[in-house]
Amino acid sequence: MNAQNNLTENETRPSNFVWDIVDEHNASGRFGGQVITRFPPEPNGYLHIGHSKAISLNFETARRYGGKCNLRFDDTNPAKEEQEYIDGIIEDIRWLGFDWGDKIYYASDYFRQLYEWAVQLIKQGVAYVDHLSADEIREYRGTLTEPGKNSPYRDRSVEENLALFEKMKSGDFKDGECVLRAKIDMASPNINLRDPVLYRILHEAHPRTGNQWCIYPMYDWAHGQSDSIEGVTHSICTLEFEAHRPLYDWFLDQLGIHHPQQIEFARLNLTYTVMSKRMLKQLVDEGHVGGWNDPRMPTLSGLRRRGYTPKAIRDLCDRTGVAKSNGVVEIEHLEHTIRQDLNRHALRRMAVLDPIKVVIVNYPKGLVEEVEMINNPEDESAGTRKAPFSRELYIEREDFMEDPPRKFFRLSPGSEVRLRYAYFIICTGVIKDADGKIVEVHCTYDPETRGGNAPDGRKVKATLHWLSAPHARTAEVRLYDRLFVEPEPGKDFLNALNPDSLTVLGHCYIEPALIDAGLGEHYQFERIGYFCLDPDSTDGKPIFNRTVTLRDTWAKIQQKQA
RNA sequence: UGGGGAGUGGCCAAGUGGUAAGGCACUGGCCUUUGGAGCCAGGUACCGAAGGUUCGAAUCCUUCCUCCCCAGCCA
Repeated sequence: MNAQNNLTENETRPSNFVWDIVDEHNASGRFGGQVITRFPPEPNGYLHIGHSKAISLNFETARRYGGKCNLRFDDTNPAKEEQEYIDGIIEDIRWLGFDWGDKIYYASDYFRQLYEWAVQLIKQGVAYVDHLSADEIREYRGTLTEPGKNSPYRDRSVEENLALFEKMKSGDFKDGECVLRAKIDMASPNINLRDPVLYRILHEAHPRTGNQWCIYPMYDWAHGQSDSIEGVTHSICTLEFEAHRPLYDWFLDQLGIHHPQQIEFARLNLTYTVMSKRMLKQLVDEGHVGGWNDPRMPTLSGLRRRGYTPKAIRDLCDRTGVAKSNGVVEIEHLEHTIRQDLNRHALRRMAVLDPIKVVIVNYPKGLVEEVEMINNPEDESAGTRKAPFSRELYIEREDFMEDPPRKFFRLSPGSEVRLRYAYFIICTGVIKDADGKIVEVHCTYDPETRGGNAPDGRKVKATLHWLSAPHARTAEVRLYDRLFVEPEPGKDFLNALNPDSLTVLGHCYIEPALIDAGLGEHYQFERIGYFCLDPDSTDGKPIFNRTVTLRDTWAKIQQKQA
């Protein structure tokens, strides 16, 4: 079960265009064969599975070329960032299985340097303090088709700008009173070059620098230089920053410092979920889910609680390729990688979610036998266990039909099935309550079939899971379904929420061996799906989350028949 | 619309002038003490479109179409 943190376990990682670029650099000697990358999250929310694509790409690129990957928090906006998120992000990346060495980097560590570089730009005559309001700046910026116009404050003297910027820093201005802007080109067809804002005034305490600063660098001003300071060679980011690259290059050129190569790739999107921190935060804040780690959330903490493994998530990242075209990966792909991992590693257990009682009428009253069960048919070393068998059992209600349709192989009057690892049984009748609801299924068993095989070689078409009624323990089981009913929820995502994304089964039965289940362990409930213990569990009341169902051929047959 | 990107089977994605990998999904079959897993097989992909160059183009040229990103003192 610990193999999940072994990154080298049989992973096939196809090459990609990013590595082609690195190969070219290595061939030309552009960075002297060095490869340094970084994963730069903003601590304004929890990481989701989309981030794992960027995490994986950055760390794997560094590993592939014998370089290193820094974890750096882009903490330039104290209005939105919190220590809670920093801690969560660290935990999530560790859990995913990546290692960034002993140092954690923060953009806030570069505030002083960034400030000095801003002064340098002012002295070079390419930055100025602007007293236009936010609204005015927007108006002056022009539109996509019309050029902007210069701010009336654009041509202040170097001395005046220096003095004003100093006053900004020392707190002489209120929030929003003025900003520091780069003096580039208000008519540029690339809007990012129309005198972008470098610093804004924010009288706000920062999680790490406290009240040391009241001016904070904008992302665009901080990001490229942070990479430069760390000697990053390949600055891998998502597509939307492509148009910002000329701006970063402009800054680096003006400052005359190390130029990383920015490479943009398409972020990972999945069907039936949303991958935007803003939307996820809204789901949390408005109570549509139980929190950032709600098992229905695509957050790493949510997936972890749901029972997803780091291996499955890494596999998805490796197998969906790195490209520049924006696409949406079907959620089925993720379900495949988690099933593949869990099939190999999860211990098999018996659980009956929706029980119906079965009485073996010819089985001796009071007799209890022990049958041996295999813990994992995919892994002999997982061994076997013993389970009690008695006259009264529970089976899954849906495994019995009084009037079965075609191709229903399970239990029905007169039909013979196998109780896994136990006996063949034949249904001889049912007991119903006043409402006509079946409360008991009566069967006879064949003592010759102990263990599940008939000496005469006769076959059965179905094998059912079961529990000895007097020995069964109770548990709550939470079934999760996709959070949205639309493959691509879009802007109107709240209206696409799936009302049945969570089903709580309060009274299920589990086999005695499951009482010892621990957090972080993965189980297959035979014939049902994969489950794990939820942290909400208490001593007297275990709670299991369904990670994913088993592939269900019968469900498909039913759909076709309907 | 100005600028920046992208278009290869249902979904991802290889391919970079020589006649379309692979994965997921799907469909058959085999096997099976999980209708799980596994194994085998399958889909005429006219490579966004139209022209052109070439003995030969998904790959080169031209034009066009569609989709995504940018007008935060967010990142």
